[in-house]
Amino acid sequence: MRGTIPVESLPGGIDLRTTLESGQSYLWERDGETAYGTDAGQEEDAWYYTVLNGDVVRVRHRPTRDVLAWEATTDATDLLMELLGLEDDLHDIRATVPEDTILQQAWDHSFGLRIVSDPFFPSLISFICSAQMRVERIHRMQRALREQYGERVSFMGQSYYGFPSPATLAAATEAELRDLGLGYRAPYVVETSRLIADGEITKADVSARPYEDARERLTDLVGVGPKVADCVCLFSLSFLQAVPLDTWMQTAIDRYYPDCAGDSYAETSRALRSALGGTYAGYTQTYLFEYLRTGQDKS
DNA sequence: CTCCAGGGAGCCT
DNA sequence: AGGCTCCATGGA
Repeated sequence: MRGTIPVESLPGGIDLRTTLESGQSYLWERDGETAYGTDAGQEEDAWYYTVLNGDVVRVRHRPTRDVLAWEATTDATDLLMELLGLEDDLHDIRATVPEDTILQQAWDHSFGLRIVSDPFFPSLISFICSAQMRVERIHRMQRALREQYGERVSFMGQSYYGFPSPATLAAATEAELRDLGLGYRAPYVVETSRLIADGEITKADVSARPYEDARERLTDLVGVGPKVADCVCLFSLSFLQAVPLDTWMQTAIDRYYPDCAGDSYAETSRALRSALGGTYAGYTQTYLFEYLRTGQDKS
């Protein structure tokens, strides 16, 4: 099946490329042999694909017609609305952003970036793998996991691989995952997969809680500290107030928000959340992350 | 060569 | 609770 979604129907439009390549989702891949971080294949209308519940979904932005065009093994309209946060009103959200110069510059630079809603388990594993890793290498690791352990799906003459199930990764060995380049994260992935596969911690239990309680619960998983938990809260569970404190947010605190530096993760996170506008602070965090990471700020 | 990357676990007070 | 130290790997 195929279809289109008019960009003008999306409040604030969408920058598909930045949304999918800004390090919030590692489940989408730009089509072809090109890798993230390379120049090849970065045409404005490049295809991105993912596999969800055995279905292949491909989507691209056609600037000439200004639509999101998709092809999939199922009707993907509702799926894309959910996965790409297409119902978020970027104008309304931006209206909550404080007047700080750096925040306004960050929003100006990438306006159209949307916060994704990745499926829970894949999001969890990809952010466990993200520890002390660069964005491009995290993409590579997730692709390796899919191609090694994922289920293959054929679509329009090409092969695609879905993200492996909790049971599948729980059955993998630490040595196998180290061979894929996961390093010291390998045992974390195996153990957390087992906890999820056994139902000891469920998405329903986590997402039913208030934000900070949900973050706390996620840290009961192995390899999941407060920062990774915040990423899952923001990029999978739609807690749009979550502000993951990574090295770039530490840089932002040092440069622009020294008063936000607190004695604990929870305290600092709370202060920065407030400085970034509260309810949608996670949105602004992601714009700021992208702005700083790509070296656009002139300080 | 050294330094660093969307940190967290284990162990110590 | 709060502060160390160590943990793989590859690119600059």
